[in-house]
Amino acid sequence: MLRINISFFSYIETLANTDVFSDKILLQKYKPKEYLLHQGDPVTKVIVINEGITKCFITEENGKEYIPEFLSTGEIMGEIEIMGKKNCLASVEAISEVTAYIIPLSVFEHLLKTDITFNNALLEVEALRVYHTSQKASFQQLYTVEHALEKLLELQEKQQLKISKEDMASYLGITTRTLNRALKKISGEE
Amino acid sequence: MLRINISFFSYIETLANTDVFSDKILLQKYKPKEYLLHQGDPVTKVIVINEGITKCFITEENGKEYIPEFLSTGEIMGEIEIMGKKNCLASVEAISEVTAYIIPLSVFEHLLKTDITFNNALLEVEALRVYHTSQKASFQQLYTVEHALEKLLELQEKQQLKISKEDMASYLGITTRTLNRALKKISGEE
DNA sequence: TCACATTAGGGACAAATGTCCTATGGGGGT
DNA sequence: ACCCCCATAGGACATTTGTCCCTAATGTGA
Repeated sequence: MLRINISFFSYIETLANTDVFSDKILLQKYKPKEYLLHQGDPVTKVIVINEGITKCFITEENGKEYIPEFLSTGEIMGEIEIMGKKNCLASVEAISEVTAYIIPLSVFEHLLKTDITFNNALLEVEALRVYHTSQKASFQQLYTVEHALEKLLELQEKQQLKISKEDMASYLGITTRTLNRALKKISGEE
Repeated sequence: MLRINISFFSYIETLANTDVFSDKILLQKYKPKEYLLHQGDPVTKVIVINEGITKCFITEENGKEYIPEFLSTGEIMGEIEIMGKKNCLASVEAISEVTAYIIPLSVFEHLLKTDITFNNALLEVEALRVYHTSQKASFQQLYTVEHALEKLLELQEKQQLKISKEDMASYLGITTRTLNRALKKISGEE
């Protein structure tokens, strides 16, 4: 749901404060609704969120949207496209006020080539992502909407995350109409 | 669909043939229906497929199965669980005769800590996976079954991959009944 | 070759989901 | 204060999907 990665965040923060990198890794602010990345564009920088909430979403050719995750502190983006030499898979949009570290391509590639701690940290991030993405896909395919929704509401509660109905539906891969029905069913049941 | 990774395979093959590792990284054979990994178990080794086809699947508590991918040459498994210190997320079962390199935990961890080329190669693998897993999830949530099925049939054709109807349904996250209906609709349409 | 298990195919009905449309209730801007 | 936009909520109907069956075909071991 709302992904954060404290250990990766600490690593990047420390890095950004070293003499070598302090003038190369800079903080950037984004207002709500601003885009950090735009689907389909070439990626020219790697971004690590310092603070704030964003939604990562894929728009299909039929106009529908799917939200794999909401990203927050310590989450990295753009690195997959760079390593795979692909254009941007998803758009990332600020939901709240966001600050993020901007890592230039040259710095990212330099770190990849020389810094094994960085490699290890990044690997852990990607491994976690594969894990969660697969688990989410499986869960959503095999359970009822109600069941998935209950889980989502729990997570929202736990993380104090307020998102629109439309985004909730996109996260679940359903329409708002179906979401409303499921919400009604859940509330009427207890 | 059927994932392979030639560059990672070459890397591992070369590694397994060096003096240092030739007695530590060994080939193992699996017959069809044998399990390479079992969901829920602790992971004690990393496996890289040399040859053959496997299916990777998640069984949910309601008994249903979801197949994120079919894995073949050069695909690695078990590494995510080790890096994240988790039990096995999915089961992996041989569909054809399979041979695979078994990499002991100690060797894997040693490589992670010391070999930056290995880190880079692995990172590329995981990045690709996140990319494909997200794309697949989005596609399946937002398009009709028929559309997803057509794509699946294309891929099967291109890769000359023969799988059971049940597995096709699990890959798409639907029941065989729905699969049959979709198949009929497609064939009747042209 | 026969018996049995496994896989494939589909009928009938119930349940879930999407589509289209309408209505309501703030919130922000002028 | 007024208007407009946008998010929310839900009715009505069509379509899709799942569930529970039962048969037909295919393959495998004794």
